[in-house]
Amino acid sequence: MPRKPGTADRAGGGDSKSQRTRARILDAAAHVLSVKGFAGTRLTDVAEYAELQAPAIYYYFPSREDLIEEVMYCGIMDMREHLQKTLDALPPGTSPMDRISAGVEAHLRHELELSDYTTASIRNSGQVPEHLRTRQKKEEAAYGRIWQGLFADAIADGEIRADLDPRMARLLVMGALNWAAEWWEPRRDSVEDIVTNAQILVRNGLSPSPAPKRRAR
Amino acid sequence: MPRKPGTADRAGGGDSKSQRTRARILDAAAHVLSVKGFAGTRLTDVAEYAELQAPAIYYYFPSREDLIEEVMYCGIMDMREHLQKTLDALPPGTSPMDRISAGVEAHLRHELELSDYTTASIRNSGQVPEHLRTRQKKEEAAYGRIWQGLFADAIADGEIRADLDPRMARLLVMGALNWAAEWWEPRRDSVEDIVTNAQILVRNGLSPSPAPKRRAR
Amino acid sequence: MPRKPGTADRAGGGDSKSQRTRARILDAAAHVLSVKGFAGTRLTDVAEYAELQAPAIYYYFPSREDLIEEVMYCGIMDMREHLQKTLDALPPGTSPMDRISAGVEAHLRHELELSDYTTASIRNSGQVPEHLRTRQKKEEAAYGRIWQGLFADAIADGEIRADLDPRMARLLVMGALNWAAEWWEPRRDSVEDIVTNAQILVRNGLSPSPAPKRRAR
Amino acid sequence: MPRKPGTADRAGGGDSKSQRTRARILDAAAHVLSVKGFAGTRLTDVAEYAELQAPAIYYYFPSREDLIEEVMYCGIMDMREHLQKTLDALPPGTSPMDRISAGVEAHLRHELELSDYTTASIRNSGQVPEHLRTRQKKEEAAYGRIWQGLFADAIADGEIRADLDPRMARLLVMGALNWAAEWWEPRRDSVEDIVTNAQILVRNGLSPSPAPKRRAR
DNA sequence: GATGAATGAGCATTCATTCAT
DNA sequence: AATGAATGAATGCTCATTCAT
Repeated sequence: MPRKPGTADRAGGGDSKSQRTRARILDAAAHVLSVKGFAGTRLTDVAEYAELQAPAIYYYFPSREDLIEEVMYCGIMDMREHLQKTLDALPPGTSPMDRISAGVEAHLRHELELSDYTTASIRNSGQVPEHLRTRQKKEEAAYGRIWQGLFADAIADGEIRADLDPRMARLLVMGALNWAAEWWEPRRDSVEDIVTNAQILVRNGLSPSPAPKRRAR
Repeated sequence: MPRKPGTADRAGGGDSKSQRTRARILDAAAHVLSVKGFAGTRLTDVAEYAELQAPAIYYYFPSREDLIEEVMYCGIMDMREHLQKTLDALPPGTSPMDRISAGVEAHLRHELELSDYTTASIRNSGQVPEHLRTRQKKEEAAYGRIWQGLFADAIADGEIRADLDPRMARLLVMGALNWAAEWWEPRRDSVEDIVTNAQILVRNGLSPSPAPKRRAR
Repeated sequence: MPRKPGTADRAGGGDSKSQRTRARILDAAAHVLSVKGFAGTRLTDVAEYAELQAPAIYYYFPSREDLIEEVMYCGIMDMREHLQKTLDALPPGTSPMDRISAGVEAHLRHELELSDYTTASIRNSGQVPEHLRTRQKKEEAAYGRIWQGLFADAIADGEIRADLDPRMARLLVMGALNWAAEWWEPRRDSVEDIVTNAQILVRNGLSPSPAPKRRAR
Repeated sequence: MPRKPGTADRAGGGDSKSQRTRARILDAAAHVLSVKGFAGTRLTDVAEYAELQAPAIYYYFPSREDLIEEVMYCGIMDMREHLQKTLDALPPGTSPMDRISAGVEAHLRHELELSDYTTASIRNSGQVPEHLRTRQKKEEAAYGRIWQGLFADAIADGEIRADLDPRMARLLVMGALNWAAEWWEPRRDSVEDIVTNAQILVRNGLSPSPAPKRRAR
C-alpha cells in the first residue's frame, strides 16, 4: 500500500524513518478526512490506514485537531504552490485567458490526481471549526487572490464579458472545478478529458459573445 | 421556515400537531446536517434546534440514521419536484437552451433560498454511508436524467458545442451551481445576481461560437 | 451499603430521587477521594461505590473536576458550619479556653465520625490543582479565622502562654487534630477518648505554666 | 540537594556516575511524590525533574512501583536513622522530656529542611497500595517504637500527665509535627521558630499540671 | 406525546512499559 | 548508559438509545 508522496519533504528535516512515519500519518489523515469529513475522522481509522496504533499518532502530533489542522493547511498550500508554479512557467506573452486556462488545468490536475489533501481541504472547509482554519484561511485568501489577478488581467484586456460580475463568475468557475472531485471516477473519465471540457466551458463562458477567435494554448 | 409536504403521507394522519412536530424535527436535522456534516450531526443539536428533548425524536423516527436518510432523500426529491414543476410551467415552444437556463434558476433558487435539505443532501453525498442512500441515489439519478434530457434536446437542436462531452459538461455545470451554497452570503450577493451570472456563464459556455461556423480548437 | 447522610439537603431542591442520586455520587466521590487521593480518584470507582455506571455521573456533574471541586468545598464548608454551630451553642460566659476545647471536640467529631468529605478535603489540599480550590480556599480561610478568633480571645484573657507564637501554635494544634484521621481506627479507640486526650493536650500545651487550674467544661 | 546514602549499597558498585544518576532519579521521585501524591506521580515528571528521559529510569528501577516503594522506604528509614542518631548524641543524663524535645526538633528539621523523602513518605502513607508498603511499615513501626520508648521513659519518671493515654498523646504529637509540612512556608517562618513553638506546646501539653518550675528548655 | 434518568458502545488521550539501537 | 519510537491498557467523556413515568 504505497503512500502518496509530496508530504515527506514538507516536514522539514531529513528523510529519516521518523519523517516518513509522520508523513504517512498525515497522508492517512488527509485520506480519511476527505472521505469521512471532519467529525467522522477517527484516529483509529487514520492509524489503521497509516499502519500503526492510534496512540502512536500522538508521538507526532499533539492532538487530533492539530493533525487535521495541518492537513487542511497543506491542502490549499500545496494547491497554491502548484498553481503559482504553473503560472510562472508560462511564456511571458501568454494571454490572460490562456493563463486562466492553464489555471483550470493546474487546479483540476492537482485536485484529481495528486491529492487527498486538496479534497480534504475543499470538502471540509465548512465543517472544520473556525479555530482550526486560521492558517488555511490565509492560504485560501491568497489562492483566491491569484485567481482574482487572473480575472482582472483578462478583464483589462477585454477578454471577459462585461455583463458578468467578475467575482461571481470566478466563484462559479471555481465551483465547477472543485465539484469535479465529487463525481470523478478514474475508470470512467480521463483527467485529460475533464481538463479539456472544463477549459472549453470556462473560456467560452467568460469570453465576450462575438469572440475574436484566437487559438487556445 | 415552511417545510415541504411530501413527508406528510409517511407519518399517517392529517396536519395534526404531531405532523408539525415531525416536520420541525426534520427541518432541524436538515439544518444541522447541512452545517455539521453526517458524523457531526448529533441528535442533541437537532433536538435543540427543534426545541424539544432528544428522546422525543424517537417518537417520530426509529433512529438517527432513519432521520438522516429521510433528510437526504427529501433534499434531492424536493429539488427534483421543484425543477420538474418549473420546466412543466414553461411555454410549449421554449427552446432547449432557454429550458436549461430555467433549470439553472430553479436549481439555484431552491438550493440557496429554500432549503437546508438540498444543501444537506448535496454536501453529504460523499459522507453518508451507502446503505442510507438507496432512495436518495434513485432520486439523484432521476434528477440527473432530467438534466440529461435537457442537454440531449439542446444537442439535438445544435445548441451545444460539439467539442463538449455532454456528460462532463453537464456535471461541470451542476458543480458550479452546487458549489454556490459554499460561498454564497445573503448579505453580499442577491440570488437574482447569482442566477443571472450563472445563466450567462452556462449559456455561453455551452453554446457554439456564434461566428461563421468553423469550430474552436 | 448505607450512604452517609448530610449531603442530601445541601443539593437544594426537594428530596426527589434525583436529589438522592446526586448526593450518592457526591458521597461516593468523597469516599474515594479521601482514600485514593486526587489523581487516584477514578470515575469508575466513584460510580461503583455509588452503584451506577460512570457516565451517569455526567448527568449530575459536568466533569470529574467539578465533582471533586464540590467535594473539596463541601468538606470544609460543613466543617465550618459545624464548628460555628457548636460555638454558638455555648453558654454566653464560656471562657476562651473552654471554647477552644469545644472547638477541638467539634473538629475531631466531624472529622472522624461524620465525614469522608472532611478527610477528603484535608488530605487533598496539597494535591488538588489550584483552580479547583477557589471556593475551598475561601472556606478554609474562613475556618482559620474562627480559630484565630478563639486564640485571640484566649490571649486577651491571658489564657495562652506568652512564649508561644499564636499562629504557629494554632497550626500545630490543627495538625494534631487533622492527623488523627490518619491513624484513628474505630475499633481501637473511641472518639470520646481521642477528644479527651486532645483537649488535655491542647489546653495544657497552650496554658501558661503556673496555670490557675479551673476545671474544663 | 544532597541525597542520602543508604541506597548506595542496593545498587552495587561505588559512587560511580551510575550511582549518582540512580540517586538523582530517586530524589526526583521523592520530590514529585511529595507534591502530586501516589497516583499523580508520572514517570515523565520524575524523568524531567531528574533531567533524563523516562525509559532511562528502567535502567535503574524495575518498575514505577519499585521506585516509589523505595522512596517510601527511604523516607521513613532516613527519618529513623536521623532520630536515632540525634538521641544517641544526647548526653547520658538527659531527662526523658528533654529527649522528647530533642526528638521533636529532629523530626521537624528532617521533615522540613532535609527531605522530600519524608514528606513523600508521610503524605502518601494512606494512598500507596499495601503491597508497596511492607518495608516502609516495618520502618514505621520501628520509628514508632523509638517514640514509644521515649514516652515510656517519661512516664516512668512521672514527666507525663497521668490523665493522658500514652499512645494517643504520642500520635497527637506526631500529627502536630507531621502536619507542619502542609502549612510551612520557608519565607514566612524559620524552622527554628517552629521547633521552639512545638517544643513548648509538647512539653507543656504532656507535663503534669503544676510544674514546680524546674527547667525551661 | 414527551421527558428525566440511565446505560453501553465508542472515541480521544494519557501513561507505564518495551525494544531496537 | 540512554533514547527514540511504538504499544496496550486504562480513563474521562460523548452520544445514541432505552425505559419508566
